[in-house]
Amino acid sequence: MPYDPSAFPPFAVTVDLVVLTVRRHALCALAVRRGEPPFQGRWALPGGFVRADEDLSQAAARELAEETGLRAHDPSAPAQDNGAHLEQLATYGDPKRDPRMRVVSVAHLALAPDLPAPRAGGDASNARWAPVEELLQQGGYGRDGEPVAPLAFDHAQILADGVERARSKIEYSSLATAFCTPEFTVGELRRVYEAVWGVALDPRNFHRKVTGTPGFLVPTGGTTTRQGGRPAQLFRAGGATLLNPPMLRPEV
Amino acid sequence: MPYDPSAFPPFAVTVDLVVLTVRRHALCALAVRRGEPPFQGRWALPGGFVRADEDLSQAAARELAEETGLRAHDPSAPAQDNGAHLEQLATYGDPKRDPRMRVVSVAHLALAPDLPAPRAGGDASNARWAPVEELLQQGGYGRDGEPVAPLAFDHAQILADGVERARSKIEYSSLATAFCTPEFTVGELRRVYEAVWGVALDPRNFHRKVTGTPGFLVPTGGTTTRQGGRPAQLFRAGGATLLNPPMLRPEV
DNA sequence: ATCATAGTCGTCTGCCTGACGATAAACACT
DNA sequence: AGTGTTTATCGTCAGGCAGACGACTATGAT
Repeated sequence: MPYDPSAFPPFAVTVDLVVLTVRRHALCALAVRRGEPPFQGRWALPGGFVRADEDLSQAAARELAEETGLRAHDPSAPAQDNGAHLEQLATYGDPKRDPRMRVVSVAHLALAPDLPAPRAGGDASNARWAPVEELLQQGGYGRDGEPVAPLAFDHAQILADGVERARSKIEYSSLATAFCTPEFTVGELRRVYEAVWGVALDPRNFHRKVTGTPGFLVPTGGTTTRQGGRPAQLFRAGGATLLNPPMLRPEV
Repeated sequence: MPYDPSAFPPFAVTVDLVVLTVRRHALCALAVRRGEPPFQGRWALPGGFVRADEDLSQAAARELAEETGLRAHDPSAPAQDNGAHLEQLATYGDPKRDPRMRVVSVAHLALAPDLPAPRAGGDASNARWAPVEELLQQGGYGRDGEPVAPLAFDHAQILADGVERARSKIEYSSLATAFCTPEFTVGELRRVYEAVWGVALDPRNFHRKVTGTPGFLVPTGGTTTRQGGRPAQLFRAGGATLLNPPMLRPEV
């Protein structure tokens, strides 16, 4: 088949972001309110068009910075620089997923420490951190008793896929540290696992496991008491990215 | 930002396929020879444009059927129907990845049992199964002493990502059975693991592990001697898709 | 002083894995 | 028929790791 510009249909390509964080013991995602049709007024994942000269990961990093102020953590950079972890998630291209035109969306997953209130073009009322459980329940009622509208487009599916990716990836990688501040305690890391998996973990076995895995945690020497109780050692993320043997998610 | 068709650049969207199989104890991928520029005469992954009314997975299944005659195995279908496993891999969108125009390629990964010789539009000389090791070595020499040209476009990267996905996914899922015929022996399954991982596994421990994992293998009652030696029990793939605990890849 | 809270260190038991011996059932020779 | 080769299958044993859980420590609150 020789090259013929008319031989392929034109597509719009966007990036959508699943930005996850842990707030108040719950796994939360960033949602923005749509200002125009379709799905006007409904919550959606942040995202936008890929520009003509942009790589997909660049577009995702740009959108992340615009929505949250976070710099994407370059995977090739040496240490945790308070940037967010960013990785490609999956691509969604159902012909009917956007009623206006043919849009292929390359979803990305970002993991960030707990942040100050989000901003969406400076308008705080149009962006919020919402528990993923709340965003994913269809036709139910939120904490405040108001009916919950499902996310716009196929964003509920995208969010569900992103949450599942995060849940499985913290098993066999050190990615859970991306939810923590640069220095953190074992207890804080345990609460990340508990929030993401939605389970309770034994603090003693968890402590043994993470401190015994080479390269996972590096003690900084300091201690903190910000959780109350006995002061805890502070750690940074070590160089290891793959955990072997992995963390084990308790049976269902 | 109101809807404005001129507000986004048009993209071409393609699907590329990493089709893997195990032949003669080696992990092999399907490669097709390019008939026109760019990269004319070079080997590439099979693929093609997504049509205007097609979903991404439909386009991938169509390309797979066109290149190999394989039907994609519908994940919602109940049993192994000799179709290939097909799943989305990742999306590649570097602005310069195709010198002609802006192309975003949604790569898919297909796993198939050993097949008769491939066909590419009926022309066998333009399609072949090649060991992935051979396709991925840059600037080396193949088995026949001829210099090896790297794959076209960014297809070496895509192939490497697909191989890595397959290698890690057979650890924690029953996906290795997708490389086998509908009925197979424990030894044949073991040779799949050995070819994909490029290691030797202990036959006794492997047998104990796979037969002891609930839902992985279902005995069919028959036996076969096609490998020589003592006749071996035949099995089908069981209903389990996730293996817990996983198969362990030996240390590097 | 006492209590509550959170962190850290140990112990014990059961399960899984890797290493490897032994036996079984076919085929290919001589 | 006997012998060797190949592959399959079962069994044993020691080491390591995970879950359950007891004990002690160091802080702040009352």
